[in-house]
Amino acid sequence: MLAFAPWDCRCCKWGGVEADDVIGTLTQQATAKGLPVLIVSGDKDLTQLVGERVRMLDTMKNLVTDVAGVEQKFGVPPALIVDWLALVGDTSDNIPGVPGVGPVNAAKWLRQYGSLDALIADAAAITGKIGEKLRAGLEQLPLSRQLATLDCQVALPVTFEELRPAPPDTAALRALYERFEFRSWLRDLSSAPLANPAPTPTQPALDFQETAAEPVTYQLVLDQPAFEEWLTRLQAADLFAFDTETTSLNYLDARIVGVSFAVNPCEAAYVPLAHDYPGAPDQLSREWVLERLRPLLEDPARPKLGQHLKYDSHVLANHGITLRGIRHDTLLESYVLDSTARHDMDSLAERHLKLRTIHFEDVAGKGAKQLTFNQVALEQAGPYAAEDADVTLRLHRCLWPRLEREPGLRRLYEELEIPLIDVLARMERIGVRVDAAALRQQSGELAKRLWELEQQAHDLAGGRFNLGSPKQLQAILFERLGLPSGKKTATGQASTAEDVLQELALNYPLPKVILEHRSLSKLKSTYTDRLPEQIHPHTGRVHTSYHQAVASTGRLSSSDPNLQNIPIRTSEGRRIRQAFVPEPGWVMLAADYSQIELRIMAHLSGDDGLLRAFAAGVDVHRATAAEVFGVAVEDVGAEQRRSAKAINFGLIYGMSAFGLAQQLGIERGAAKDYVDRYFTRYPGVKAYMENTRRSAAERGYVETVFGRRLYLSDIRARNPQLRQAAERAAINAPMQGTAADIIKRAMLAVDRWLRESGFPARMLMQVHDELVFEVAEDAVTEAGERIRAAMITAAELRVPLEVDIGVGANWDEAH
DNA sequence: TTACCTGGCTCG
DNA sequence: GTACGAGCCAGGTAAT
Repeated sequence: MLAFAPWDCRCCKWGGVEADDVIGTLTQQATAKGLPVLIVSGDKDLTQLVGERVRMLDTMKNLVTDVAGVEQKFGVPPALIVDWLALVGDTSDNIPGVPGVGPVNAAKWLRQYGSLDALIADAAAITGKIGEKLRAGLEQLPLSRQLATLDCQVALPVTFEELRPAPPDTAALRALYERFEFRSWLRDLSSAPLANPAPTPTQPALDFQETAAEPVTYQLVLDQPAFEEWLTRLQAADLFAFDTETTSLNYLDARIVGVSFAVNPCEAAYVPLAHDYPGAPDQLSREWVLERLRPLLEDPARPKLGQHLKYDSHVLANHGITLRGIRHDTLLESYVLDSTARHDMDSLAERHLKLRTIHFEDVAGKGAKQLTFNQVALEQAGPYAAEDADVTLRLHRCLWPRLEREPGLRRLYEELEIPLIDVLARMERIGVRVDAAALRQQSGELAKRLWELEQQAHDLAGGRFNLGSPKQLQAILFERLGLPSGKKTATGQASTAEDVLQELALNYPLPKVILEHRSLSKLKSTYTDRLPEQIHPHTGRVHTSYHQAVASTGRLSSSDPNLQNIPIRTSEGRRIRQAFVPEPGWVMLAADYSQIELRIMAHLSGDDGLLRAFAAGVDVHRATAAEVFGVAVEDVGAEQRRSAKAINFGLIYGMSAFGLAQQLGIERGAAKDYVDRYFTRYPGVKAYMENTRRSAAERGYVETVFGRRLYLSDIRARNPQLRQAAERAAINAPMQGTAADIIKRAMLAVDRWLRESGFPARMLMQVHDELVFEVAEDAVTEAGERIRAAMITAAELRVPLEVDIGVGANWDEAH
């Protein structure tokens, strides 16, 4: 509990007063006015205030306590809480209590005698050791009681009226946020005008209303008749929501602990199946229940709804059930409607239903002591799990009509994202084989080289330090050795970032050593050490998670482990790719789109020159160089091509002349010159960029060729830095996002072909513009042609799509 | 001891 | 002050 310091508070007019006493005083004043009171606190001191119109809300446990609740919890009514505390004590409030007397005895005595005074008067009559302990503590009791008693007569320097929430002073907030660089809060401020204006509070601060939560009926299903009744309802439903509760977040290890269902809003059931804490009630057999559910769950004609059903699909597969008929997923409904929002169920419920759900942490705790769901008591597990299914259903009824009103988004959702769930689940489940021995060998070699580099660095620095600590390195380089420092980090420290060290390496030996150490230790810690640990003991393969609702542009992301950032740019890094191998007798096949984002830029801009270059199938960077530098295509030099490539990338990223200059290591004026020449040669691209910025500002979002939207909350920000960042994102998103749409369509096509043909090939990984397969050796030629065909026909743009196919004994060779 | 942030590196 | 989109690691520090 927050307590005010015993001197005058410098930030306000409250001083020398305990916060608990302020709460007590306010409670008493409110009660005197006949107002209901809800005290938000978990502090047991304050339970003495609970009364007919006074309740307490413990937000950590999501529990409201009234008079009966106090009696149930402490064994005494609120009026005796002070006496009870005096006996039991409370270390957090420094109330000594009587040593040896605990909650049980205290409650028993107080119920027997009716008050602490009566107990004290008859202390001599208490027998046994506990009586001696009570008598030994008698002297302390008056002090303890005084400490436990709240002062409800504190002089308050404000009135109720002054406690009403006022509208935020946005100007003052903006000034503070800018001063302290609270950028996300600044974003929130500037995005407010685009959305609905913040609701102004109309309720007086203390005249609260009952929470508007609708009454719900959640059933705990523990016997066969109750289950059969629900099964019948599920069979009759056009659509039902379901959710699994499990032992683990890891989709391969998770075992089912219970299942929940909902057919109509505010009505749901939880069927516990494997809660195994001491004293857990008898539950239905998991095997029996799953077999009863199997026909329903495996029938593609019975539509299902869930939140993040890819996970539930894995969990059911762990028990031998193939989930079919995924019709709706609220995670993806939210993602397609607004990719920048939060899509976890708790956030969705707050935002769309104005409902504060029971969070997993509320029932399972958090941190190291967090319980797995099988250990959670049914009293808490039931409402939590049933609510999951209910809220999913209610969210769907809120989100689906919004999607139906947007035909483009609806198509994206129904025809791309929903079918992709099964494809991704299959890829995750298959996993990829990794040669652990090769990686361990490399780890050993890296350890040796890292040790040598460390010795060299210590010699050059004239002392030992931790090469992995930017803070220590900064002190060595710029303070002890006095090297010239360049840019600063976000916190004002001299940066030791790669480009700064590259610059310094031209004149000093130490930065070069650090750079090599950095890149090698990254390879070792993230890849050669870690990947072998992530091989699943049962499958012998590495299983990533693909996230379908994370990237704002529509891309997938990958984690645990991330297989979308396996090294490739250095030879030491490529050794890691060489450890990604097919099963014996098979080969790796990699298929990647060539220049897909630039092709999309050509399509979107309709620029003649760019369209012609792609139609002719020439090297587009070379063609760009020829135009920008005014030379014949065959006369383009290596340096010119490199510059043109940087320009092309810069265009995709919404470049500034400054950024291009930095990338190429040239003067800003020269970079500006390149950009100007580019736009003169490719006027369609220039017009497209300008149109995109304008349209983004007008509509608040940009979209891909397939209608996927990205909302840009800062596109009209007054802060130029924020606004320009949003403009660059606006330029980039249609290209990055269209590429994501296209490869997702290709994945659906390839997956469909693989399943229908039974072809001996498996799709293993997606890396944004690349698909990786393992293929039976004798089928590899046909596989390559089929995959290429599926990928190049995934979209019909104004330019052809090209796909490079590579084959080899490992992922590196397949490039 | 745990939880979070920073600075750095990996990829397309 | 500057290129778009991601995830992971070690070090360092704040909270418990």
